[in-house]
Amino acid sequence: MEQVARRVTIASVAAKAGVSKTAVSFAFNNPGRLNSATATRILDIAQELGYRPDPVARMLTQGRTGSIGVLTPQDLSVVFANPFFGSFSAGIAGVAEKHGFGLHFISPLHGSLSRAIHRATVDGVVAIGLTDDHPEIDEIRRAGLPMVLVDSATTGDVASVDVDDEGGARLAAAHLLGLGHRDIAVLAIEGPRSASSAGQGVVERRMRGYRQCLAEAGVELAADPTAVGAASIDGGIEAFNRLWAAGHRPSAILAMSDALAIGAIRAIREHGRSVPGEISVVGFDDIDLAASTDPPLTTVHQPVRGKGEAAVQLLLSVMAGGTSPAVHSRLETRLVIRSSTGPVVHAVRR
Amino acid sequence: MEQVARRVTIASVAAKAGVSKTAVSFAFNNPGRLNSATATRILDIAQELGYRPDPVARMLTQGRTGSIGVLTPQDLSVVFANPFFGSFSAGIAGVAEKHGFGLHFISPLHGSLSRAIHRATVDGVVAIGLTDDHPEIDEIRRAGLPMVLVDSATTGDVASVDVDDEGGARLAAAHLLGLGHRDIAVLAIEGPRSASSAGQGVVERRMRGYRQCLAEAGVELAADPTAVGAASIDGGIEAFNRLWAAGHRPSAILAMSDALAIGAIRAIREHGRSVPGEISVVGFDDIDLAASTDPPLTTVHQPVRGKGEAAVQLLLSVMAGGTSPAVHSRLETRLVIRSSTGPVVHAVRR
DNA sequence: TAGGGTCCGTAAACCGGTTTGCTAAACCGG
DNA sequence: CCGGTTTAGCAAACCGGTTTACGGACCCTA
Repeated sequence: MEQVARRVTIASVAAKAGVSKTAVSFAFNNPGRLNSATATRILDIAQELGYRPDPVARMLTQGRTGSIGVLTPQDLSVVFANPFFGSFSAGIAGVAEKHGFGLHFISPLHGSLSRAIHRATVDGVVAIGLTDDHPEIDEIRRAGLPMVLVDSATTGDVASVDVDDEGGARLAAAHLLGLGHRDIAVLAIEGPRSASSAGQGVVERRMRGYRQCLAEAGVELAADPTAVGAASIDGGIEAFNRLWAAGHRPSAILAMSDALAIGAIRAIREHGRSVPGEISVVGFDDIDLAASTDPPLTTVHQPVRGKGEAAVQLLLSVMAGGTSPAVHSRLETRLVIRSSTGPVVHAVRR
Repeated sequence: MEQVARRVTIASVAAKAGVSKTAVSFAFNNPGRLNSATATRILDIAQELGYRPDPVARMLTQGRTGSIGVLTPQDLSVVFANPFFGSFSAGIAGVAEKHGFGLHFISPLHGSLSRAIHRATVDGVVAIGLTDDHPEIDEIRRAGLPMVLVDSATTGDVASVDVDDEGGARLAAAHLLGLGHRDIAVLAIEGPRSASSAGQGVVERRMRGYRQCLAEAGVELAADPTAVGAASIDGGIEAFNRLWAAGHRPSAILAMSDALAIGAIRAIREHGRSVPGEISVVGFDDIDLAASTDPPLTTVHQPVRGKGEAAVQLLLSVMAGGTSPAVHSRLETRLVIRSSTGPVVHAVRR
């Protein structure tokens, strides 16, 4: 009983209609090529049988998949926990959808990004947070897949979309300096160690911005940045707690993401301190919710959604061969001052 | 010049190595089948040529794609704008990745979900927010694709994961009643009209919960729910403004999502009213950030991430044939009281 | 030395479509 | 009535792999 229902294939439709596979194929893709009566008859029969051309087979012959890949350096389960990524994805999806492309998210399968890449069936790739020198990037290049790098700070032969991270970071640091803060700690995003990347990564660039600005004012950072598990609220809590446990009592925090900043604020309050009364916090990203947090977040704005849109836009033109691969787009950042920062108060230091 | 570099195929490797395609295939998938010397020689040559088996061709023969689809009723660009979806995706991704599956997001391509479905190459589908009676769902079923429905409230022959929406909604309404509120408005999520769905959708279920609870206390809703563009902050702002413009001055708001609630709070303040002083707001979802908003959000907690995890878990077992398709899982909701709600104040009503 | 196992490798069928000639019939103007 | 052009449909090659079935070589045993 319950015969294993063999998938209805083009051959079965052809058989039932008494025509060749060719005819069926034409009926779907090139109806004008057929007598219109025959065409509709075939389509009717196909309909009746519930036939749909197998997309995989179609991909094989057509040489295109109709979807673009989004490459992330970390597991999707951690990446998606960052609200930043939602907006970025929305941007990507917006223009991808408009052009009829689906979205395929690729993350390090069993720890191996390169393995994942080769399993993915995409026409092009948007890679976020991977620097130029990652072996995976090279692998994609060798595979001849069109690609654009986001947040990679590359100047090489591959298209890229970036943001003025360093400038944004400087603005944040300068803002704190202006409020009188001298005792400042950084909460950095932990990513896959971009070991040899010679300071190319987002983290390095923002760090450089912070550091240089502070150095110009003769201020040293209070502590080494505390790398956290990921750009998430929990990550921020843990990072700040680690700082605290190590005895650091900064008057201000430079966080490399809003999620981190929000986590830090939570942790700060758990330690009985107030924001911005006793400790000021500056975020990075300006996520949608940044204006609605308690307190509203002072943060470096970057066009998150626009970054996604620009990336796909660029990718499409690379795919179409219209753009030389070496286009480097760079978007602006700016400081948005809300209420999580305030003047330093010289209270009794314990 | 610049010869179009023909993709290196299995045949070219075979030719260069002086063996058959079969041998090359074995070298990759079944090395034990070959003399180890031959195998390594083949692999070396493949490496040298930069050969990688084409994933599409592989899919075709193996009959599996290695990825699961996420079906959304609306464009991804709007869906991703809802922080809820990020957490949900994180849950999905977590277990999908652990089992070696990629994630393919499918949304109504050019307005047609069914067209999108047939272009997608997936081994199974998680559909969120689509009720059982959607024609698309039927189409997937006929295609024989394993599937699980999330937030569909189905009791049919397809696996599903739900949440106690009605119960959660009742808790929210009861909470407001307990604070003395009688003048209550609802902010509903606008989705694709589930016209004939006989009150199956999330919106209908939550609405029913609100309404019944209030009715039992003899309270009528102050206004028809104001459908908004989407579950986003902007949607919440617009929805509340519409309410306000229509002359409604409720003392409390039941919002069907946290994003909506946060938007409403923003709008309320723009109208010079305070939360919860003059107007209380209850959300739904309990997103990660709900505890960090200003004011911290009173909301109905649902296990967002857990929902995603459960869905994929279920899907995998359906795909493996281990579970009868008609498993209906239902997760709990609970009220989390924070600070966006307070007792009703009988101030001078204008 | 015949018979029976491994070991190693291959040819060919297959997955489910698309696309390229090619042919036969119908059509057309003069 | 004839050569030339459309029109309608088909067989077969192709996309790039996997897998089955087969066979030759080699080894061991009785």
